[in-house]
Amino acid sequence: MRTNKPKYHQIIEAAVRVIAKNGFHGSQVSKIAKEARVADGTIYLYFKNKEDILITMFKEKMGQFIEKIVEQTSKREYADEKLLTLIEMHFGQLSKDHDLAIVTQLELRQSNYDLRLEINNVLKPYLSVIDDILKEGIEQDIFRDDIKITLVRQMIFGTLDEIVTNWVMKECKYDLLEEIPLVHQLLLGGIEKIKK
Amino acid sequence: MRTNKPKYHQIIEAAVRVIAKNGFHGSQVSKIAKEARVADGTIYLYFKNKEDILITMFKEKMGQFIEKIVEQTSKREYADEKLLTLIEMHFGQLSKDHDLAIVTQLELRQSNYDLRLEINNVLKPYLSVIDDILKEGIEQDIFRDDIKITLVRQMIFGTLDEIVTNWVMKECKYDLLEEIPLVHQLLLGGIEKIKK
Amino acid sequence: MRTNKPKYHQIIEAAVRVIAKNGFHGSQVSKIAKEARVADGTIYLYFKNKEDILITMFKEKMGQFIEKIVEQTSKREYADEKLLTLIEMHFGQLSKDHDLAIVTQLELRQSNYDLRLEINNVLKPYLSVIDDILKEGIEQDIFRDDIKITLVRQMIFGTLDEIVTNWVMKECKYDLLEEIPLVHQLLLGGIEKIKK
Amino acid sequence: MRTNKPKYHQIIEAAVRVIAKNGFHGSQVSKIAKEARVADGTIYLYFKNKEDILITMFKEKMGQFIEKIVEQTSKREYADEKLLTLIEMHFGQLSKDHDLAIVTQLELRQSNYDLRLEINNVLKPYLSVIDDILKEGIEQDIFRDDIKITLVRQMIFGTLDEIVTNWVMKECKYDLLEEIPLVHQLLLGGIEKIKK
DNA sequence: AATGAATGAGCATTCATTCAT
DNA sequence: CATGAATGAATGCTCATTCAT
Repeated sequence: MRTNKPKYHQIIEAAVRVIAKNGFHGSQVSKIAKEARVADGTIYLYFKNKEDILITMFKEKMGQFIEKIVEQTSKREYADEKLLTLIEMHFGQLSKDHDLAIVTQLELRQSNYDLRLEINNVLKPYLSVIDDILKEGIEQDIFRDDIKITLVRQMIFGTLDEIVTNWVMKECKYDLLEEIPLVHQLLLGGIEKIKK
Repeated sequence: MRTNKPKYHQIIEAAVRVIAKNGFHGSQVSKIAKEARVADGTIYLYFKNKEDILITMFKEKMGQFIEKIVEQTSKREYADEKLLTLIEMHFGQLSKDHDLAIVTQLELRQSNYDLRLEINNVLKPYLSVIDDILKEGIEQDIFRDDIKITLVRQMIFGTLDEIVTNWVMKECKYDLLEEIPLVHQLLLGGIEKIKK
Repeated sequence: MRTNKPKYHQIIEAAVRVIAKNGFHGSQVSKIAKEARVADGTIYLYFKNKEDILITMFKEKMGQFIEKIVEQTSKREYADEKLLTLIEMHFGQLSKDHDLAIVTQLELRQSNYDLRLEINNVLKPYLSVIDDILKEGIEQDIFRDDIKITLVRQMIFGTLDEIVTNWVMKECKYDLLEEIPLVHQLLLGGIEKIKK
Repeated sequence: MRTNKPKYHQIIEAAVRVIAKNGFHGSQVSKIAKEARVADGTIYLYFKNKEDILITMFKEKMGQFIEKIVEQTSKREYADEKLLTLIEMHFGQLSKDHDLAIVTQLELRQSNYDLRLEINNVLKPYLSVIDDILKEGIEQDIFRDDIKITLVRQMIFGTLDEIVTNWVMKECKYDLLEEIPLVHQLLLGGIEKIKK
């Protein structure tokens, strides 16, 4: 199995570090190989080409990212709590791994159109998670039933993404986690049923 | 004055068309020169380098974009109306100019870190417009006074941006303008004073 | 003895098939190893390097090729008959083994200068056979005694080689053997004593 | 017109010298550029890619080579004289330009299959010249009318080519021109009408 | 003897920018 | 002002060969 091969993971971890440090366009294959302490050619035993490294890296990292979010949100009963957990996990995971945050929020977006399409595919499960929470919230009579799920999901993802990007561009100098309650409140505001 | 020189504008307009058609990485200086019907060298009489073309293009286009938003929002009295107008103008202008939408939402984001910092500078006035509307809303007792302006602005901009990007990636196949009322309602939801 | 080792021959036969199918530049060592059903490293237990495989293959194949020509020509008494037999054997053997014909006429010629020198060495015995037939023909008073043997040998070899190469490049679509009498007559024309 | 551009010819002449000196595989584009005293990139203003340099070089050189042969042979009345002139010109031109001889006889043959097909196309006019001489000879009652033209042409070209290649591989140490009368006699032998 | 994962040198090509005309 | 020919730095990928097992 691919995941048992140590060099495979060495290379992926090296790619994250190299891109976080040197930026997308400053990250030559040879630099990644050096950081991973393997020969340039070794890269090509595990990856088809440079793009494949990046996509695979994104898939692996986002896979784990999303998996943990699903895991934690599923422990919650109510949709509004699930949304809170989702925000906590989203911000929490990126807070803990600045390199990953830099790579996903800034560097990987400089990739070409094809790579970006792939990235969108990887993100789809995350968007589905949000959609599911919204549907559940409507069923649970927590969210209004006249919301347009696609739109609300774009609001939620766009908001979280913009907040994290701003935080990364400010070099992660403040505590992202402090924003959680306010963000939760803001996002709920537009979709919750009016409490009497 | 720079703007009186016809070639200057020829080049900028050519850049928008070339990038929208060929993508960021497929837009060589020589291609822009050809589209603008000038020689390659002529470009460098009007712009310092390739990055300068892109930044200038973005500044000019976003300048007009923001100017029109300021113009229209200032005609409104109340902050919630101003927010509606802002959304209308944001979506409306990009709806009318698909090339511009492609360039700002997809292609220009592939630029490097330095260019992205510049782009953020250009966007600052827009973000200020949003901030001002929010402050006004609080003063007018329309928005809650416990909102964190920075955060709300990130929500508003992140939401609008994400929605437009999704629309462009779906090849502008549906009508962006139809979303306006729902988006307005969603965004207001989190910030409005509770109506009794 | 080297030739008793089965893998040694497996590799050589695999090389002929792989080169005939994929061309000289499409024939990587790993491809030959795969076709021979051995590991890449195993190749190097039997051959010094890639060039050694090719030279050895050429030596083995040309050795058999020449051996059969010597065997058959020696059964003939007169030099003009020997020449006919030589042409028959030259065309006959390549007619029967298209892969070998492709490899010797087209692919192996793409090798570098050093390899080509080696190939010439391998060919020397064949050229000697031609020289011997010519000398014999002069002694037997069949060929004119003013011919320059080196030159005539170059004519004979050059002609046969060019004819076979043309046949291979036409994808062996016609019957090479039909040409034999005419070729024999042509070559004899320049060297035979005038019959009164 | 392309041929008025000096760099175009500089590059072609440089390519001949570089390949003659360093061999086909030792001739990097940068080496050719250096020899031609132009920048690497300039090569690509005049040639599509490396292969294009080689094909164009061969076309230009063989074009002149063949043109001169046609020019001189057409001055002769009888086919046997034409054949003599053809041999004189073939050997004469390569005798005068050792670099060209090395390139055409040794180095260019190391090229890949596609390039070799192109080379064959360039050679076609030369083969036609030989065919025409043969047809003329038959009409003039100088050559036998039962010869198979394709075959005789292959003999003539194969013989001349083999002789020149041998001469080049012996590092052009002897005088190729001395062979002309004997070669002429040899080739005529197989095709001439028997003189009573 | 046999394996096959790992190595790392080597090279064609693009394109932003310059500068002589 | 305008031109466009010329420049040259910069990099992803292949594949013959090795060597620890």
